[in-house]
Amino acid sequence: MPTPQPKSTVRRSPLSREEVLRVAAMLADEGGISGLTMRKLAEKLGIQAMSLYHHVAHKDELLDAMVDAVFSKIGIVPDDVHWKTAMRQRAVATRQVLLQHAWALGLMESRANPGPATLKRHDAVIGCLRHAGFPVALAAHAFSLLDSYIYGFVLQELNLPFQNPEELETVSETIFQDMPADAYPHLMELVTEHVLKPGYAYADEFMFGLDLILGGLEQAIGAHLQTES
Amino acid sequence: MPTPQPKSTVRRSPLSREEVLRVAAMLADEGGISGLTMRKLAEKLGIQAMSLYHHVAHKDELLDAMVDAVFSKIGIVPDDVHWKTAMRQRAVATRQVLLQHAWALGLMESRANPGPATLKRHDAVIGCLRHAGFPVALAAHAFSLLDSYIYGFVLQELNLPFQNPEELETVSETIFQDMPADAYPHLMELVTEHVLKPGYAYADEFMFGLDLILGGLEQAIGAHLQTES
DNA sequence: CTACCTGGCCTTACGCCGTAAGGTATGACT
DNA sequence: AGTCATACCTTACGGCGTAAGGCCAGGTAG
Repeated sequence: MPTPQPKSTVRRSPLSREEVLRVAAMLADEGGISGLTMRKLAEKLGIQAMSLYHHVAHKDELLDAMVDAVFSKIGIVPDDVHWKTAMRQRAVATRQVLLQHAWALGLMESRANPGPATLKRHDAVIGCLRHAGFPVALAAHAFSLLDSYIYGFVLQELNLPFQNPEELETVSETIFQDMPADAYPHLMELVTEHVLKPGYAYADEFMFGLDLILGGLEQAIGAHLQTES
Repeated sequence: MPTPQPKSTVRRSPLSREEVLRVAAMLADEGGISGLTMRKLAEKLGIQAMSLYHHVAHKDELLDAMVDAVFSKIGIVPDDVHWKTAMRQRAVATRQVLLQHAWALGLMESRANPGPATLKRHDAVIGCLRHAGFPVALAAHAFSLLDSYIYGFVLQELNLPFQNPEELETVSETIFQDMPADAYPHLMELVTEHVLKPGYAYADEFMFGLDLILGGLEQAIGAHLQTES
């Protein structure tokens, strides 16, 4: 029979909600979102699972807070630069943060309670566009379009079955080997003649799309300003 | 003591893997991806949970197959139309199917084994672009850009905390009520002066972005053809 | 000084989950 | 008649989120 533990007379400084969130994000970074369980989180914090419920109401609240924490990491773009520059910077920063915390994008779906940091970021983006002369409707369009692109790109990037050229090679071999050889001719061409070429990095595609979108928005606002004068 | 069940002498026609997939998608449509458990699926099929493992190796394989089944529902676009038309049609169809099965997008992330239907769709898209004169690199860009936009847009659409104007109103009230009133001025402006206006539907934003992207691609390929001649 | 309250933690227990291991009845093929 | 594969079932295990309730130190009030 194990002696019933002297109840740990040591009274460490009490946990803060922030600390819980920090460690939760760490755990999710390491083992994916499914690796984040209340029990493991508690263990990492040196407490029992149920004690976590003194800091968060339930796991969903924890997840909501984690998403918002990610948004708060995106950072603020100075508002004295051209809107294109600001949007580009913000897009790059957003992508980077979302890649850093691969679980965040998955959480965003299914989670419908934007936190303060999320709302603040949205407000800053819209404000930047409005100050640049975008009418409300066009600002809404631009906002939706840019975010859609960023999220979608990261989604695909996270979904890639490889992280580096060697992996890609083995994966594409695996896919293409046991097939009618010409089952996906165009896909095959694209992979062998473009993706597998040295120097290729999927990440580079991001800038192409981003600049195409920003260019399109520039034309749109140009057209708007013309009709106004 | 319950009599041990007469072992159900009725021998219904054996289940097919397709039937399992069909019912699994139904369950996920109804109760979200978390509502799809092996036990509930088995129950709906009239069998025991473990019997499912004669049709799929494990749950992950089931999920992979479900994603591929969704892609197979997207349909093929006739290849005798202009690439812009084809891309637009395919984008619309993709969005529609992904909205219909809200769980699919969430599954795509974290799942790294594209199935045959997925590969076939990719091949068709790239083929369409190549036939329209896109060089390989530009086709890759366009492919990535379009899919990113579609997926990202649907992601945001699914993430919206409302499904109709009334819900939107209550939600925005909830968010804006207990706040410094001017915490998110631009967001507030956009909501009250644009989103809450009668006739607004977030879905309409989709076409704006799609056409902007298609226009940008058209310019890009125009520039390419010019340098070639 | 004592009594009480409260915040922060722990214990136990419940009903879920995916699935490993192994059993059984049916029908087809030799 | 014997063998085998197929399609199903039974039991059990460890892990999950969390409801319910207990315990103990420190602060506050009488």
